[in-house]
Amino acid sequence: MELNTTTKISEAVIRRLTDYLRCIRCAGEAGRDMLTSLEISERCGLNASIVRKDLAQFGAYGVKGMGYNVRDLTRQINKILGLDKLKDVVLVGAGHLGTAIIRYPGFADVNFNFIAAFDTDPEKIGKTIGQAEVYPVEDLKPFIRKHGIQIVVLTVPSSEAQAIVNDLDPDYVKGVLNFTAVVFPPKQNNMFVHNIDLAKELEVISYCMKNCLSQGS
Amino acid sequence: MELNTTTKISEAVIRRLTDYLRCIRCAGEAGRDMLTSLEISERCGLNASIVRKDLAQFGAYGVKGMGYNVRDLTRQINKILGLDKLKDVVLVGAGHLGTAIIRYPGFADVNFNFIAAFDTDPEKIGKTIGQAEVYPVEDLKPFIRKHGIQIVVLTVPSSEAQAIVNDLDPDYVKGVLNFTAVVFPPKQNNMFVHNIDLAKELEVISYCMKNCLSQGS
DNA sequence: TTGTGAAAGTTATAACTTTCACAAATTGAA
DNA sequence: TTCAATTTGTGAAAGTTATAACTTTCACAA
Repeated sequence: MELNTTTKISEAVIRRLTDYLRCIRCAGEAGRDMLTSLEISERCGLNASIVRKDLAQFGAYGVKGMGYNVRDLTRQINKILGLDKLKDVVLVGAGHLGTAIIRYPGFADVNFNFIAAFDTDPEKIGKTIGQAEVYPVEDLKPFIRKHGIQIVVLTVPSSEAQAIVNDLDPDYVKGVLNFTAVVFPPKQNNMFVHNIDLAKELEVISYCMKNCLSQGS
Repeated sequence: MELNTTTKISEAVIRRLTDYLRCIRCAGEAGRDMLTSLEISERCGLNASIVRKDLAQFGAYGVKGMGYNVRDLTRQINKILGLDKLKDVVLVGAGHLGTAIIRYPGFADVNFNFIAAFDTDPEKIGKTIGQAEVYPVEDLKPFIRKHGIQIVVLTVPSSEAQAIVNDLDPDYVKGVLNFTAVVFPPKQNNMFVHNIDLAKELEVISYCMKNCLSQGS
């Protein structure tokens, strides 16, 4: 099949691709070098044909009768998602969560590189977290301009979130990952904002437990 | 409309309810006491009628011509999701991420109470993080049994994840929130496992940026 | 070289979800 | 009390997504 260039890809497909990527990586680390759609589907809690359909949509990456090659498929999905190139990211708010995020191995796995952190606390400024040095938050704007930063991760206290987002320059910043309790609309000043609620999955589990649902990922 | 007891509620609806809850709370803190479906929809990046339909499905919580009462709606959604009762939760792996999660205010907001943490590092044992004391990981199993713990949050190094999950007693533990890079199937020993990938939203942003999509939350 | 089994790729259909459009209900002002 | 302005709740239509069923292709072994 031809590589899909015209059809609109839904966000649900993209989210599943990230799941495939993760479970394929996980299987690869366990020594597997081929995986079938059935296996991927079981690991992700899906139906096998949706896995095949999702992947076939972007090109025929499998080998009939055999399955998908772990190394190749990883490379292909990385390419689809734009994870094949290193991306510089900055973090604002070097507290517990910010520190944990910079150190979270999952970001490096997908080529996100935290090159700097920003905070108001003078105690923290000048220190390094992982590879990232901590700068005063006043330096954020010029830093973004100078380094052409496109993605900002927000882990400041909720009370400060709005002011920082308002001050981001949409000529540079295209995406914001918001870990604060403030809910931003998905498009803000032409930037994509994704609100992340760590409690969300726990809330979903809570509902599942209460209602004894069997359910997917 | 009668309260829904028969129709199957999809997980997508539940996820949206958690979004509503969050944005309603956020509006409430900003001093609002009524919200219309349109306002909620805009904050969440959705269509207004889906908000109405989602809420109406569980009962008529709105007032025609006026909108939804912030306080009442919060209470209703909390009830639907089973967040109206305090739930004890334990954390395994008291590293950076574990510490950040225990301190994350979003969990307390929805009545999740971290009552203990477990770790292998003798340095950490005996200390407290938030309200939670850190115990040796050997004490996990008896602790779960003694306190009837139903939810476990997993923030250990990936290499240890499998062993800990295998050792959880499904007679007590119903839900696992897995922050490690290991991907577990959604049902493991009759426990609900939710795999959380902090990098996932960044991957989605990456794709959106690459393809200049306009998209929802 | 050919036959066989396995699993990808593909199509058609069923199931589900979202949106539209409007009736019903409520408030507040005239 | 009535009227206008709102906004919910909801049935039907449209649109989308997932599933099942089918066809094709590949690798391997005889």
